Amino acid sequence: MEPLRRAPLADQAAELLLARIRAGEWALGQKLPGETTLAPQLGVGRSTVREAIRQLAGRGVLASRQGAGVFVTALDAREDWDAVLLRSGIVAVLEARAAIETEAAALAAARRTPADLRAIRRALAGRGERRTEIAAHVDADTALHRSIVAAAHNEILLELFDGFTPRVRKAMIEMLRIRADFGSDSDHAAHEELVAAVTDRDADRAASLSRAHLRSLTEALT
Amino acid sequence: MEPLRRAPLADQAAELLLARIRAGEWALGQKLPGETTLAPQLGVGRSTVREAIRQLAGRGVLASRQGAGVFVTALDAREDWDAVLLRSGIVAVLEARAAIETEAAALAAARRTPADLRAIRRALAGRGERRTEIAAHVDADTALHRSIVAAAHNEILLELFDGFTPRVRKAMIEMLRIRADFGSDSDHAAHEELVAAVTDRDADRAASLSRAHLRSLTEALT
DNA sequence: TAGCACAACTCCTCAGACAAGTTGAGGAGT
DNA sequence: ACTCCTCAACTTGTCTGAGGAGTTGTGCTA
Repeated sequence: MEPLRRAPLADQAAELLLARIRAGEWALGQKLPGETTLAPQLGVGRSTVREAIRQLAGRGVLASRQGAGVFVTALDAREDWDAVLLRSGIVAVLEARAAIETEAAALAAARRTPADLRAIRRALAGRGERRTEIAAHVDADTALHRSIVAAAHNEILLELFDGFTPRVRKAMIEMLRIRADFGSDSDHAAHEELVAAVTDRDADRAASLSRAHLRSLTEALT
Repeated sequence: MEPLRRAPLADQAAELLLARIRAGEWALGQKLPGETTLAPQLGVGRSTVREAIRQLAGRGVLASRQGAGVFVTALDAREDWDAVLLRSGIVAVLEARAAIETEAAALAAARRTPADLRAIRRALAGRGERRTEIAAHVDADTALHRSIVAAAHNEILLELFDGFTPRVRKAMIEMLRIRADFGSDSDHAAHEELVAAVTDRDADRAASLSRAHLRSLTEALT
């Protein structure tokens, strides 16, 4: 009759501390009460408090310095990321993707190597092929955009882009089922322009073209 | 003659365990040796081993079940994010942050509410105070930037910003120890301009000011 | 063979002791 | 009056020893 086995005290203490941090009891960079103060306050032993602190330290919320104290290093332990993407609307995702892609396009224009250009052109050619399946078309488009982000040579931006695409893919496919002005010539011309800007090392034009493209996409999905 | 203060034993033990996990010594889902075995093997006490395990548990690598043992739950420590940030150079992080902040500044200019403006002005005032401690100054600056990102009303961008700041914080503080042109009047004026642009709903100016600020910061750290 | 008691493991928690680092107050010297 | 130094109080770090609680597999019993 005990389907819930209660969590260890250390885990409970960690959750409790995190809640109090989130509530703003201690601001970012501020010091927590000492372990010897916290322990009786939470009703556990000192070692347990230490394990709770270690746990939060592993999540990047706390950092302890010997002799000085324990300090808050982040207001929030990044919750699962995927959960954030799912909870947020598609517009928010596209705005974030626009932020990534415009910066990446500018960097790509400055840093692209010949090998990058080859990969981009290959992706552009693949995108140009007329496809019957919508999903395949979306994936080809995504591959082109990804190759440009990769040419920026910034691992973080690429990682972010990859995190967004799965979420965007569904919405894109659904949209194209309704309004199919996707494979249009004007749309493809816009992409060729973007590739040309990267090739010519024109960072500003690459950024603004990228921004314009994402913006029109956002409006189409609204 | 020890400019590098060595990390606590628990941290070292955690790193060591993570290395052995990455090396494949214990497969995913497999059980680690008991604490009493691990402790003498690593040359530390049991409580230290426990703290190391807690730390890795907080990062999602290990999970312990009372009576059963400690098990590997992920081959890679949330490689998703923290590891990427740590592995990447500070320049890459700042470039990503620039991407986030410029877009956020533009959105903030369009969407800021009176309540947002109050929060931003409060943060600006806090940043203006002359502070003796470098860390406090960096945190006050971060708080201002965060308030602007928050005014964009895009949860993803805010989440990303919060993910970057802990990593940037260290580098900023170290830099300011060397060149202290941080609290300068010109620097503060630039921030006032940015706030003014958001207040005036001038998205383009907010974006370019934000981009310029992050770029100068990147160059200072190079 | 099926079921059960139990012993040997495991992690969990506490308490106490001492080491090592940090900080700020207060005194000595200028 | 100011600077520098000493030091005491406080902080986290580490180890040890002692039980408590849960899990697992062995081997006995029916």
